[in-house]
Amino acid sequence: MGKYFSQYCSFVITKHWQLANLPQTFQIIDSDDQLSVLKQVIKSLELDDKVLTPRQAQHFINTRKDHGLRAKDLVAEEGDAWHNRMLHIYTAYEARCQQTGSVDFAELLLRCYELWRDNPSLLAYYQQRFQYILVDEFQDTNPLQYNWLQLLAGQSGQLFVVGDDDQSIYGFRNASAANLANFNQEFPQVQLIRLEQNYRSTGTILEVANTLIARNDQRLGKNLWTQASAGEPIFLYTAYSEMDEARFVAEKVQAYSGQRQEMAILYRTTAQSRLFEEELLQRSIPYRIYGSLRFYERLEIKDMLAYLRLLHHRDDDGAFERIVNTPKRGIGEKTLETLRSIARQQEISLWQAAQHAIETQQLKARASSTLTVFLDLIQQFDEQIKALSLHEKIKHLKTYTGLVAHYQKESKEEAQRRLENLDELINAARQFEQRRSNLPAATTEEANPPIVDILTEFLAHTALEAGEGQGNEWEDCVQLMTLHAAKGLEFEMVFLVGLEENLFPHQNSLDESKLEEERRLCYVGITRARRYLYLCHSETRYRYGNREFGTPSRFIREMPTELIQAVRLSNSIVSPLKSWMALAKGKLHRGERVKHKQFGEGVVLNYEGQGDYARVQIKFASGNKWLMMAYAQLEKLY
DNA sequence: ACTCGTAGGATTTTT
DNA sequence: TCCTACGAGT
Repeated sequence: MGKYFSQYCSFVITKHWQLANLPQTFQIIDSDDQLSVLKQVIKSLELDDKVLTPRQAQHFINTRKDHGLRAKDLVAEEGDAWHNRMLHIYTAYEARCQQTGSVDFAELLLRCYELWRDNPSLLAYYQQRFQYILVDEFQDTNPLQYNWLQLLAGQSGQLFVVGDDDQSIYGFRNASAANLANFNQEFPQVQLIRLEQNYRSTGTILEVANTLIARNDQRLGKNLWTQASAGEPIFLYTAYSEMDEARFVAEKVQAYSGQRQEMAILYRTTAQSRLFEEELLQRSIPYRIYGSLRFYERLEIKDMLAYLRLLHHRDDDGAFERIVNTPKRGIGEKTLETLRSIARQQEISLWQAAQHAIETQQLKARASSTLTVFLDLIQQFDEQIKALSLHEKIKHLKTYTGLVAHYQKESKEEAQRRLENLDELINAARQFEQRRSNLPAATTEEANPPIVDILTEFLAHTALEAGEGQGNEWEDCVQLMTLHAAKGLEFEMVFLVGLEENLFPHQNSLDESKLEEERRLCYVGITRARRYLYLCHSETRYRYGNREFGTPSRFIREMPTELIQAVRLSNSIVSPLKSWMALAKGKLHRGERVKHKQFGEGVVLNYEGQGDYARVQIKFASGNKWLMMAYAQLEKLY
């Protein structure tokens, strides 16, 4: 998995930082940080960030890096101004990162690759250290990782890779299943072992998966089979709304008599998790959610880490920018701009620029004094926490930075969550320290090297880990996660939700090449299930502030119908309701109270359009509890 | 320097 | 609906 590549490369270049041409204090930046660096770079080049968006630049750069290409390896293309300007940005970005000692995710790999490539004796050392190499999920490697492995394996290295081209779902990160095909040709004496017998799922689930994935053109080709019986049919639920979808799933979860952690709710986008969370919470069903917002990417965590970083290393400009005015201290954009320009001119860090600006009185009195307060504050903290352990440092900063009060300004509830997260960070730090000190003192020189202090290690850890070790209480919890996070896992019962056009397949992935990856994603989802598979989609969904009518995902249509059993509320309920709405359409105005003999009182929430082309949305209540929402597109009734 | 209002956009998946 | 960028007012 990609994670281990990054972790190991981080380890290697930390150890050989001089050879890798990095400052010892280099810092790993995540995609958000990378984006803000690019924003600044584009601005400093005085380019139009509407035509050359930071996002495009990020994509441009990461794609090249994942192919092992630096800016100097690329050539300007005549007539392609956009490309050439991107190249310009790439060059400036590399210089900027080098100057600030920032290393993005792709850079970790690239540095390590170049380090080995350019230092044969070092490479030889690592080659003899790893005589046998096993790579799992090989279809998720990108070209750079492939070359990295080739380098490490060398001529005599024993390399064993496992992969499934039908589960290649990281194309957006430049992973390529072609690596799997190339492997056969580029390594001498490859022995290929095909695994087509499946020991996990029922025959029905496999048949559905096989039929679906057969639609893809770009395949090495295989057909899974099993000795197991056909098992249950696949169930399909058509919900009225996303709330109804969540309700349905929660009821099934509640009714299940087996272990709860054997159930998983899988969705395409993280945003979909919220409704399921709410529904499960209401019913007091324990659940565990994987990486909703990654722990270490949360604002409060990043703020706190920025304090730690700046305290550790005054020249960390990213950290400086982040906290210089968080909480608000009256240091504004203008002051900062002055500092940035001084820093750029004299090739010094923002911290040094600040000191310099104050000494040489280049700032207005007010800016100068607020800035002095900040510099002194950091120095004070430095004194105060010097002797403390890592988690005590964070605790100290939590109380004295004023971050707490700062968060409380937005909203009480938000602040509460942020505080809890900060406590969680303290916990994580404590655990990290314990694990660190529990390591056997003298194993190999690699396992436990005193190369860097614990803080640096912890910071690298926070940059590379999602922070999933938190909250160990996941026994007996329903598992909620994105389809991407589900790869490699299996469950007795799987709910595949939000199977609607423009959501899954996602609206940004509708062209043919991307569509195949979406289909593989669906294939991954299906094959997570051992026995029970529920497919869910909703007729309507709230999007951008409107309720929109959607169509079922093409992937549902691409599965064999005879294996799918619809479990939608029976037609005996649905049709009378729809015809009633059609009859009542003249009277259905927004806000109107209505009465239905079966569903009782309701209220018309929405009425769009006119006459037969109207879309109506009614909310029915039974007693004081909302029973269901009904939607109808009246034109469909005729 | 900060706060508040309005307009416009919507970019999904992860190390 | 919710986020962001930008401008006016304090």
